[in-house]
Formats: sequence, structure tokens, C-alpha cells
Amino acid sequence: MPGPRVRFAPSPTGFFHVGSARTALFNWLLARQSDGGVFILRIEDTDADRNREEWVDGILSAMAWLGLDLDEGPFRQSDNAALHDVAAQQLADAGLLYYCDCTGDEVARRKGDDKTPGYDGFCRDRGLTRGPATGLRFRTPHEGVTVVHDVIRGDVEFANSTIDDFIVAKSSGVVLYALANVADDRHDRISHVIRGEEHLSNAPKQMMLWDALNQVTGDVVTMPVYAHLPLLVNEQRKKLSKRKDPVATESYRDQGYLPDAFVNYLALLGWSPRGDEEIVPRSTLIEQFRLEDVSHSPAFFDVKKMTHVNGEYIRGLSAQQFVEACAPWVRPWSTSWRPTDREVPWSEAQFDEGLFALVAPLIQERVTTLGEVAAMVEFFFLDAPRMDEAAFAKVVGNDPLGRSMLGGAVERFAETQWDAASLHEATTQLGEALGLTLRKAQAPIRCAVTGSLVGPPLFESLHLLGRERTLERLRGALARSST
RNA sequence: GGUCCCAUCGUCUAGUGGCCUAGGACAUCACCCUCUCAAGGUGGAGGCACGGGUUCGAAUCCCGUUGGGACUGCCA
Repeated sequence: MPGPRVRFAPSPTGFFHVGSARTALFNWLLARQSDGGVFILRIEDTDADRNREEWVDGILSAMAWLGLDLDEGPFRQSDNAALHDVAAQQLADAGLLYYCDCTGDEVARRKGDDKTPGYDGFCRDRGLTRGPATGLRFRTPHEGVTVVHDVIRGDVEFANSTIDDFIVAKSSGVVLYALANVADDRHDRISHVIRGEEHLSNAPKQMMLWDALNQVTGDVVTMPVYAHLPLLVNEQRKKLSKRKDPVATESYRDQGYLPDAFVNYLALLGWSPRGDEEIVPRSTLIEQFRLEDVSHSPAFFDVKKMTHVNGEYIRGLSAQQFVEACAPWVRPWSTSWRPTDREVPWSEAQFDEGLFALVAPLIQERVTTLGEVAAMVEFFFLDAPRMDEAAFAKVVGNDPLGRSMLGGAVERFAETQWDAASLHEATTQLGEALGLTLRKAQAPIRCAVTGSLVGPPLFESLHLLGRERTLERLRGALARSST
């Protein structure tokens, strides 16, 4: 048996939505789990007015970032216009379509206090022919039911009487999504249509069209299996909105989420791996994914949880992998890709790649996104640390003991052996002499040298920073506090 | 309004009639570890929307109620 042929069919009307990313992933997963599986990308760009080339690039680059590789495509629906026209013509010739010259206003006016859905079929038997203002509608059967066999939800029945004579081609002649999508799916021999739940009510219409095309063209193509994925919602339980919610996949890439982590988290929305472990490699996702196991109810896109997953992946990187992964955020001038709208706190001249490699292990388990890295290590590269004034006042400015620690450190550090253990020991002793625990004793030093009360392990940091720079900062802090 | 979908801790989920005094994960709280912050460890709190059935037995099946959502475009 040949593997499934699935397609991801986004419309390029904005940046790449995380919901689209999940839909793409689920399609890809199904294709990848069987030998002959085929994953197709079809850009549904029939609405020329609202498509932009940059959005197409966004889809392509986001999918590449996520590692969702294609077997066929990318295709553009607009390239198939001829195919769509033929389909419409054949359907029209068979009397399954009819011309309609009603404007939207007229349709709405006639509907009045609405009862029947959508269009009322006014032009159904007017025998109109093609004209400058005539769209094409499908002559929907009034009798019977259409049942959508959905792998996720089971059979969903729609009484045909509740489906209106929907429009299939604009008066401009352009064939719309309703038909174009079906014509393309037939052409591409799509076996599984996996998409968001918002398309469930389109399914019966598309099944009718599919059947009609089977009759009219003589090309009998098996209808695809449908699978409507639960929606991704925001905290208000509304469908994720491009306008109001942070749903741009690109922005997560810019923030420093790892593609594997992002994919792993996405897979957890509406599905879950067997067993208690949810951080699982892509191979496990591919192996275990089953459409019939996808949940029915909407899922909240929880950035907090995704951040945790990302932290797990970052900690799982080898030291070298971590250093490399950080490149776009710490030395963007030398990488092929860099996050947009992000400033690196240091200049190219100030940055020291070798030093960063030594520093990186200190912070690897302290960040949850790569975007946090720079701020955490900037004191190594800046000439002087960016000072947290409130912290400085607390442990140095307003604390005589803090100044004593600094003074003592300037002297001891000038001659102590320069390694973390000796620095640790020296600080402990300095503290003891002042009756301070190490916790208290290290604070002023940390603040003076790093500019903050929180950060990577202090003594390792001092070691890497070097004696000269450390002493310089210690003296600088002392000088500041006495003015 | 109409059509359709959905309903297990705050969140994501496991659970497909007895293994459930409902398991895991995130978040949260406490404690431990500890040079700060993390990470890690241990423990705690927290859920089957409601009402009827069916059944010896229901989170699991059926019906209803309530609640939420999607669609209802000459967009996709």
C-alpha cells in the first residue's frame, strides 16, 4: 500500500502562525511515518489582493527552520488556475453550477431576519449566462445528508438543506478556494486532508464538489480521509488571533527557541506521546503519532510550558552545540541568519569568541531561551559592567561591611592564586574576618564586578575575567562608593 | 439566529466499563542542595461542569442541561 499523500496548504496572508506550524507538523509527521509518505506544500494564493511575496518567504523559512522538509512543492495554487478553470467549466457544462449576479447587499437584504444559511438561491433557476458581474454558484442538493468521516471526530453529519449554494468562482472569473482546493487535492491525489477545525464546515461542500468532479470529469479519485485538528486558543479560549496574540513563529525563533523544542511542544498540543515522558525526540514523535489519538478539544498555547521545554533542550545540548547555537545572539555579525530587532550589548571588537566558549557552560543551565544569553554574560565583554544601581546601593553604597569586603578583596585578590577555588577560599576568609557568611560576603564583589546580584557562579567568572579586570572593577566600585 | 464541534487539576494531557481513594507534565507552594540566580531532589495543594439514565459496576456508554468555541465572505 502506498504511503499517505498529505499537503499543508497555508495562505500567505500574514506571518507564519503557530497554529499553521502545528498543522504543518502533524501533516509532516504522518508522511514521515510511512516509507512512501509524501508531504506537499501548496501555497493557497488565489486571492491575489491579500497575498504578499514576503509572506511566502516567511512560510518557507519557518518550515525550513522547523525541519519540516518537503517531498513535493512548494506549489502555488495560482499556478493551477487553468486546471481550476477547466474544472469550473466542466461542472458548469453539466449544469451543476449556475451563474448569479446578486451583490452581497442584495443577498443580505433578501435574507432579512435570516433563517436559512447563507445564499437563498435566488438565481438558481434564472438561467443567467456568463456576464461581467456573474459569479458561479454550486447547485447544492436540497435533499439528503452529507457525512464527513473524520478520523479524529468520527462521523459528522450535515443535512444538505443547511448548506447554501456557495460561490465557486468570482464574477472576475477567478475560481475560489472552495473549488480550487478540491481540484488541487484531486490533482495531487491527496489521501489525507489534515487541517484546523475551522474547516470542518467546509468539508461537506468539498465532498460534494469532489463527487461532482468525479462524475463530470470521468476521473474518479478516491475521496481523502479528513482529520480536523482542534483549534489553538488564547487565554480567553478564543481562536488564536494574528492581531491580538503572540503567534508569529518567527518571533519565537528570534527569541531563541530551538526548533526541536518548538516542534516537541507543538506536538504536545492536542496529542501526547505514550508513557509519562513528554520531552521526546522527533523520531519518537514520528514513530508514535496517530491521527486517531489527536484530542478533540481546543488547546491553549502556553508559552510558559514551551519555555520549560526549551530549557530542557538547551540543557541537553553539548557545550559546543550550545556555543554554536548562541552565535546569532552573541556574534550576529558573523552568522548567516540573525534575529531581527535585537541589539547585541557589545561591539564586535569587544567580543571574544574564545572567552565566550569558556563562559557559556556557566550559563547554559541558567537560560531558557538563547535570547537571554547576551544579557547574562555581557559583563565579560563590556569595558565596565552595566550597574544595577539599586543593588549597588544596597550591598556597597549603604553598607560599610560591603565596602570593607571590597577593600579586603582588592588586597587579597592582588596576590591570591588566580583560580576559582582560591578565589572562593579567599572570599570565605575575608568574610569570616568580618563576621559574614559567604552568602553575604560574595554579594558586594559580585555586584562590583558583574553589576548585578544575580548571575553565573562568581568565582569561576572572576577566574575567566582575569585578575587585572577584576581588580580594576573592584577599585572602581570602591571609588564610586566614596564619592 | 442557524449549522457544527467540544467539555478530566489554573494549563497541556493519560484514561476507551472494573487496574482510578483518577496518573504525568507546566505553573504554584514548602523543604533540601547551594557563593547569587538557576538547575536538580523530595513533598504538598489542585480536576472527572451539572442532572438523569444503562450497568453488578461509569471519568469512560446514552439522553438532557449548562458552559465554551468554530463556521455562517465573490477570504483561505
